[in-house]
Amino acid sequence: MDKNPRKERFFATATQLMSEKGYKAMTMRELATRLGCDKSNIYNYTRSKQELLDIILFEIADKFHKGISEIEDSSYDAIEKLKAVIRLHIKLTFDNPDKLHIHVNDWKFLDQDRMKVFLRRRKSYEKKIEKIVELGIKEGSMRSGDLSFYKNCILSSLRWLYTSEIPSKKNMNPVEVEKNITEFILNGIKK
Amino acid sequence: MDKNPRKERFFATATQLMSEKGYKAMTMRELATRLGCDKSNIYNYTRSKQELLDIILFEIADKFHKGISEIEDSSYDAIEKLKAVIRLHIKLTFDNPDKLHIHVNDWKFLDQDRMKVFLRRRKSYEKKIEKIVELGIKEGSMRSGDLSFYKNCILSSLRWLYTSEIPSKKNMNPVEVEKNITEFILNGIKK
DNA sequence: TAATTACATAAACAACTGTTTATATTAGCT
DNA sequence: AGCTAATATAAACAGTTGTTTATGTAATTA
Repeated sequence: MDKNPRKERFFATATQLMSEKGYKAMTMRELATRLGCDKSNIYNYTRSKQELLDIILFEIADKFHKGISEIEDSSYDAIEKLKAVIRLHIKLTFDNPDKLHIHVNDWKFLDQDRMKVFLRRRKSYEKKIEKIVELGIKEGSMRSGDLSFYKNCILSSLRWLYTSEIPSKKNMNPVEVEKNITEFILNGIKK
Repeated sequence: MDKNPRKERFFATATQLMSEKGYKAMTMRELATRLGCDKSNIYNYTRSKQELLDIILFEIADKFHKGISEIEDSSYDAIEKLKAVIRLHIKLTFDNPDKLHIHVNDWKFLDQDRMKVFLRRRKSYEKKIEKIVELGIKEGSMRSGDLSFYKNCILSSLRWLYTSEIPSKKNMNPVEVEKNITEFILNGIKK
C-alpha cells in the first residue's frame, strides 16, 4: 500500500534508463516514451533532470556511508572489518545494480557545488577503507604497503560487479560471489 | 619531422578533451575553442565526431590485441604470462592515459556495427586472459575456480589505473606500480 | 458535494547540437 | 613563380535538447 505508486514507478524507470544510457545520453523524451506518457508529465515527478541525478546519487552514497560507519564503530579486527566491507558492497550491488552503475559513471555530471559535496563524501569513505588496512598492518594481519594503493586495489576488485552488464548478475549467487571475492582480495590467485 | 604536426596536435587535444568530458558531453565547439580555431575547421582533420571516437578506440584496442597475442605465443608459464599481462596494461596506461579512459567509458557510443566489432575483440581478449588462468590451474600454480570470475578480478585490479584521475598518475612510478599490483593479484593483502 | 491533490497532454520556447557550404588564406613543392 | 594541398573562417542548416505555460481530467479527501 504505497502512497505514491506512480511516483515509485517513475523513479524505478528513470533509474533503469539512466543506468543504461548514462546521464547525458538519456533524454527526457525517451524516458517519457518508456513510461508511456508525455514528456511534460515527467515534471510532475521531478523538478529537473539534474535533480533526478542528484537524488539517485546521494541516496546510494548515504547507504555506503551508513554501512561503513557501522563497520568502523564495531569491535571487529581488521580482517573481519574488511570482510564486512566486501559484504556491504555486494549487498548494495545486488539490491541496487542500476543505482550503483550511475554512482560510478555519472557523478561528474552533478553541478559544481553538489559535486564537491559528493567527492568529499567519497574521499571520507575511502579514508575509512585505508584506516582498516592501516589497522590490519598494525595488527600484523595484513602486508605492509601504501594505504592508498591497497584501497584502490580493494575497491577495484569490487567495482567490476557494478560496471559489468546488469543482466549477467541475474545468474549469480551473492553468497558465492562474496566468498570468492573475499578469497581473492585476501589471498590472491596464486596457490 | 612529422608530416602533419597540426593534425597530431588536433588528435592529442581531441583525445584529452574527450577523456575529460566523455563522448556525449564533449562538443565540437568546445574542442574548437581549446584548439583556438573555428568549429568548422575541425572537419579538415576528421570526418565526424563518430569517426574520431572510432579511431581512438580501435587504435588502443589494437595495441591490447597485439600485446596479448605475443604473450600467448610465448613459452612462458602461466604465472609469467600473467605478469606480462600486468606489465602490458601498466605500460599502455602510462603511455596513453586518456585513450585508456575513453576505451573504458565511451565504447557504448560507437554505432551498432562498429560496437559489435569492438565487443567481439574485447571478448577475444578476455578469453585469452581466461586461458592463462586455465593454464595456471592445470600447472598447479593457481588456485582453481571459475575462470570468468578470475578474469574479472584481474582486469578490475588493473582498471583503477585508468579510471582514476589522470593528473594523479604523474607522481607514480610505473615500475613500482607494477611490482605492487603483481603482488596484490598473486598473493592478496593478507600476510 | 465541494475542494484539493495527483496525473495527464499539447504547444511552444530558447538554447544547443553536429555538420555543410562557400570562400579565403597560407605553406610547401616543382 | 605557379600549383597544390593544408589550414582557416563566416554563415547557415536542420534536428535535438530540457523545460515552461496553459489547460484539462481523474482521484482522493474534507
